[in-house]
Amino acid sequence: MKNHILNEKQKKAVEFEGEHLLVLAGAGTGKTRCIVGRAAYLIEKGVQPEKIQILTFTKRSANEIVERVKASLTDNQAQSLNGSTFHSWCNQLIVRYPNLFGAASYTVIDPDDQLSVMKMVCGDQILEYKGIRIKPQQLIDIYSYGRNTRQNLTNSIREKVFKGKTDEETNDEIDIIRPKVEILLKAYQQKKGEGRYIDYDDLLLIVANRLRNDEEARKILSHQVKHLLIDEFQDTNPLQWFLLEPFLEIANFYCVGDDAQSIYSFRGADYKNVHLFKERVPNSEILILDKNYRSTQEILDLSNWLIEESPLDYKKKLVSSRGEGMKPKLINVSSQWEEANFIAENILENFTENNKNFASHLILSKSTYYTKPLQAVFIQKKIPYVTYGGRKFMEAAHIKDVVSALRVVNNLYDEIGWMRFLTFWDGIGEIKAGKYISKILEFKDPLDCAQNLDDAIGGPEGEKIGDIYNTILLNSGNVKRAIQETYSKMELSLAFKYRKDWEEKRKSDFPVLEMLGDNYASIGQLISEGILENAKQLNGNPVLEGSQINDSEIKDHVIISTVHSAKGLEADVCYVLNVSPKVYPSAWNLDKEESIEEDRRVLYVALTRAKNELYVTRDTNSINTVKTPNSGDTNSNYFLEELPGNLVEQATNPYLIIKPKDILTPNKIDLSLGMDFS
DNA sequence: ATTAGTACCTTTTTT
DNA sequence: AGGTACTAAT
Repeated sequence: MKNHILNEKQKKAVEFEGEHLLVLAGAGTGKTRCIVGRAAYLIEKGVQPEKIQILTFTKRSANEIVERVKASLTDNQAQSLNGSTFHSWCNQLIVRYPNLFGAASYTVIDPDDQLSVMKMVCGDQILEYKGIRIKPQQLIDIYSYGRNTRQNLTNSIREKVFKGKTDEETNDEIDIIRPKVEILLKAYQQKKGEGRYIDYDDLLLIVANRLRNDEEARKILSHQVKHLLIDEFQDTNPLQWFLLEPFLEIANFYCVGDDAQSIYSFRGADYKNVHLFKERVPNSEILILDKNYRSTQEILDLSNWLIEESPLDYKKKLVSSRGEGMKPKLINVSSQWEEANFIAENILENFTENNKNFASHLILSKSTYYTKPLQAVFIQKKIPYVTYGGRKFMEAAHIKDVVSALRVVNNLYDEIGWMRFLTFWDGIGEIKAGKYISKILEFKDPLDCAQNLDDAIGGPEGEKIGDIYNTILLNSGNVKRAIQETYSKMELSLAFKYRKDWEEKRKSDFPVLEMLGDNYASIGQLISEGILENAKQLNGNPVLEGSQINDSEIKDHVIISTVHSAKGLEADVCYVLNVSPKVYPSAWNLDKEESIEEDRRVLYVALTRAKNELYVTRDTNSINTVKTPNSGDTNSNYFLEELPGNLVEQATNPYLIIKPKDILTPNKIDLSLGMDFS
């Protein structure tokens, strides 16, 4: 094994000889290094790489781990090593064993489509829907939460609609709406079946159920999977455990996690699940890593203080092996714009005067939305950056338009796809599209549809739509070609529909879509696997993560990331945005201690990304500008309220504040020049 | 009766 | 950036 300096405990973890292991490891103590080292170790010991499955929460960390394993081994020893998210792993299994899982020609639907399906259901079941004051999105949340936590409907209504309250009044209300919600959710399931739709949770459930109920299935997979290496184990939820459990008898589990970094409870994860490991996994051991190799002690002091303030006891105090360094800086700013400018100037100063490249800077935000002004300033100041987190590539409206055409060819019963594809065209709205769809659903098969689609719709639109359908069907063996043809036939209309930002923002995505399509052997694969693919922003332009596609000219860029997407990341210099009252913790959930503590862990994850320099910004006006449902609340929950002064160095923005240039409005220009009216 | 356009609104976090 | 609710246009 090359370039791996492991300490004694890490070495013990990597070379573990028992059956199942949980490595409990604090931030920066070498979790990722353990997984990478373990995979490399197993391969060197002669385990076939294709029988090792690495499971992570994001595609990016899966790719990164696999790349690092490859880099640490010679030749192409790790060529067939598998790293993926739970969801794409399940999708791959379903694709590889269509008979086992009984799914073919299905469509994986993203959260937007889920909502569309639910809205259709609420329209169909208007009586039940009117009887409850729950929005379709909430119904989706209830459904998904129930499945992810494997709780019954009553409890998930309680959790998602009534914030977990258990008083009598709440119970009565739940009793009243429960039957109606049940009818709606069952109708949703029915609709999914009709449309051959598989939602994200279904991917896991299909595989899990099969394996749990069918010994033959377990036998088949036992030849395929010998080692499961699971990252961020503290964030696995009951559904994921439901999926993993049957693998206990066929594979060795190697899990790494840290309860203090559990930040996915909104998806049903429970930070306590790492404590259950020994109970749930027979013949298992736990190893603890506690020496931090990432950060200087000052950064860890602040992080340690934060979780010591928690009423929960994480039994954790990180000690740096690197010694002392610079004190974290708390920067007070009076606007988001000032905050963005401060960071930009600070980075430029580091770049030009301190010899730090852009890539050694990491900016962390709680939400994607919040980084918009920062991105604008970076573009203006020509600072190259990438963003992690946010919308998926295939979720952008203009991409969905083109993909909807491919979807309906792949799956004739895909009503959501048809609705999008048909209403895309001028003169066809929801009503007409609905009428066409009921005709379309009568077609026997795609060939029948191809022959009669134009007549079913009629007119020039019918011809156009029929032509596109036929073209895609002809090219269904060549995904890239199918995309190219479809795009060229839709381009004019797309350019018109998105005329406001077509040239600057959207047009350039289509070559990316073509390249993405080139990675898949069939349209079906594109719209199941591809939909799970992440996009990132490179200098403001979306490109795909984790594939060769995006290896752009610019290698050196600042990373802007959500905290959730930043797990496992680290950087020399870190900026944590907007650590202000009502944000940490969020003012939306002050009545739920669990949510407050989850926010604390989010901040903890953010702080512990920094190696040498940590800047925490705070908006001094936030009390006045943040709209909250609990107005009038004091800041007593604010995490930094009682921050000991010696842990940070407080400062205001040291850079000159430059106001944005006044934008000239047309009425300031005299437009009556040059015409002689005499 | 339908569709197109516009003005506001509202954003956790991820698969 | 996208959705919704309203209004204008066909």
